[in-house]
Amino acid sequence: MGQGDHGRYVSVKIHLEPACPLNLEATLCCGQAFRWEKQGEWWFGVVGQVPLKISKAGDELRFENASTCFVRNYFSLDDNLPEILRRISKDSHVKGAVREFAGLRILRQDPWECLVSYICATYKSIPAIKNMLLRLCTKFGDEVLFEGRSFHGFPTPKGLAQATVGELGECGLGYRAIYVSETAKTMLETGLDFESLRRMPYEEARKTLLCLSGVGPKVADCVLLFSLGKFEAFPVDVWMRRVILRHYAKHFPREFVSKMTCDKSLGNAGYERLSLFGRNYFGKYAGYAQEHLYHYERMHG
DNA sequence: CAAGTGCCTTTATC
DNA sequence: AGATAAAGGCACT
Repeated sequence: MGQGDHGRYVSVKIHLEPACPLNLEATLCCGQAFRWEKQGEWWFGVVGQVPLKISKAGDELRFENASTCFVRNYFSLDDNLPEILRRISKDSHVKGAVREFAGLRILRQDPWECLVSYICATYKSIPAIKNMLLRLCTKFGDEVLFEGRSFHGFPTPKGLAQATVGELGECGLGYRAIYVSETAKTMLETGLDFESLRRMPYEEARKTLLCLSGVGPKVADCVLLFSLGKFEAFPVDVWMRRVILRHYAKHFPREFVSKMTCDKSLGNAGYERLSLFGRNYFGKYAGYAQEHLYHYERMHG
């Protein structure tokens, strides 16, 4: 794939046009993917089963051990970002986030990896999630050597279905171990077809995902947005709830706002209401607005 | 350093 | 339907 004749890895470059920006830092730090680490100039990551490294200098994107096609797809370089940003720039607050993180893109992640990652991510902090997934991959993923270092591919449905709940728990999954185990078994038995989900409308694909163990509305929306191309999905977590209450409260009845402010957990109805607001207000690329607002809130809030 | 708080929530139960 | 509790442990103050 990217490996050269003499066992060295081919270095490839992509020139980024002004109309096709990519903010590598924001894209890999905004909390949508959990398997990237920066070392000096380079970002190292494993996408599915393939380890690769990537860096950006000026308008030049450079990477090793991946094809141009692969990188264009994973970083969604064919999405028309200027058009997307124009459509979500509904007010001064999003505009501020869009300005600050110019070039932040929604990755096109592998659906299986994304699904398991977000089942694990429930009620965890990002550093903890990264740690947990690293342990999960190290224990159950196939080892791949890259530049003399050991990386691990993401565990397959079969690999996780065969693991005992106890073994999964050893990776720090806690009560999520049972959800991952059950979802992996469901994957094996019914063979959930992610490609058909990709073709379905948002609502329909969402209903299918919600049948899986450990998948509620938040996890479903993350999988739809980050791996199935449903850009209208608007995941709402504690950070997004704060954003909405601080900057978009006027779009809701006062009674609802005060309830949201006091309540510890937003129930299913509360979730749907906030998420639906995002979809209606920001439109078909609401997910892009969500990720900008989320990252902005985490950086400044 | 200990103790406390919060975490990109879901499920089970009432 | 709608509210409430429990879950397991890590990261950070």
